[in-house]
Amino acid sequence: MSLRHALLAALAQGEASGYELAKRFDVGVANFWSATPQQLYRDLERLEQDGLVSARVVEQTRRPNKRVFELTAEGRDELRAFGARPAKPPAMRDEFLVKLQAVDPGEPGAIIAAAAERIGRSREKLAGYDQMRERMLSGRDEDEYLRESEQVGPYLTLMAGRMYEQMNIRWATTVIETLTNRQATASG
Amino acid sequence: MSLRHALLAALAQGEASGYELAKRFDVGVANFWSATPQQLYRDLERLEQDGLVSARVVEQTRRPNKRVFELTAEGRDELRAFGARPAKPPAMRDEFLVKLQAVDPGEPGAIIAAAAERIGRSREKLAGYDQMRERMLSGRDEDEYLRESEQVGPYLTLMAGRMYEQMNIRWATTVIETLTNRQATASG
DNA sequence: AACTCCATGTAACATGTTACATGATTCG
DNA sequence: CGAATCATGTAACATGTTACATGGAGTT
Repeated sequence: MSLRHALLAALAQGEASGYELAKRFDVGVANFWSATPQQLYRDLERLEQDGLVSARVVEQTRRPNKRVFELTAEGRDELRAFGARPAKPPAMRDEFLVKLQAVDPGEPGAIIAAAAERIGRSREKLAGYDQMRERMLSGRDEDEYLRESEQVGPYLTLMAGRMYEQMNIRWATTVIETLTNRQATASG
Repeated sequence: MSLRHALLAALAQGEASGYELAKRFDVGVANFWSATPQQLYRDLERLEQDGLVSARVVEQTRRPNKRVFELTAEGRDELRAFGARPAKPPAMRDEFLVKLQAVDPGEPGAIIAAAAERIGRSREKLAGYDQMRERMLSGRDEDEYLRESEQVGPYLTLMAGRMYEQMNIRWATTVIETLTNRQATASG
């Protein structure tokens, strides 16, 4: 698939260093794509070789120097062309669902704990997204923002992330309820 | 990550051939993991070499023979062990979100069309899931089913898939509304 | 003194994708 | 008669993950 284009899209919001991008992709501000830092460094290298981004070293006194990447005109063109091509269907890889699918009816303990952890993670992500949202809106209400702002893309993808985490919390809650009820009843 | 375990979990529901599994993974009955047929054939091969599944050839007269795979005792053990280990956070790869993130404010046409297509795909998947659900419930209501049936895992993962597609439809609808409104207003 | 954050990378390995190949049968 | 379905695979290539390495600055 195409981390390359996800990187170009991220850089369309403004220049950034590999490290900064890594945080976004890892922590999940870019909630629609995941990647490890190593992948980013490698692909940024390639994007630069292909002339889609340009790098420049920013010297820092109290911290290690960093390489800041920026879209080139070619990069912008490629991003535009990518936007016009049909999108592949989304791909999911969710280990927890695999575990749940095959959960042993006798021992749901581990799964219940995992579901609780998942709710915790989702709440954290949601809190992060909500903060971001406040920062984007900065006082205005949603309708106003959606009419006025230049770029609505980042807001709409953020909403996708929020809805996803909200759904997760609701869903995982019913999973816990279901499994604990069955444990209590124990009418096997 | 681990397609291997997704395969073991799928086979925990009963034996199947590579082709049958491929359909499930491709079409998305296994909505929590995606894989191409080639990957399945390769990984089934390895699982067999590792003794986690066993294969036997079923001769067919009017169709090509098929190899039907079944979990071994070792496979079941591995699946149980896997269930007890902590799960990795879910990974998403969504090209449409990448495109939307960087959508050109001037030309949202392609994105609006893509959003409409996505709604269509989600509706189809949802219809498939709903059918599956009817088949699972077979007359009973949900509460009854969740108390009585041996295996609740497949039902709960199916619910995750349904909720995900429902969310997609709602979200993509607001995306279309937002982008068309801005296009109409054209107050840039 | 130990730990986390900043910042970047190499190398080895594991997974996932695409293109190609085969061949009978059933459906329209 | 052409397309779709059943059924399995090989080979080449692209992506993604894990382990390891470095080193100063700030924090507990």
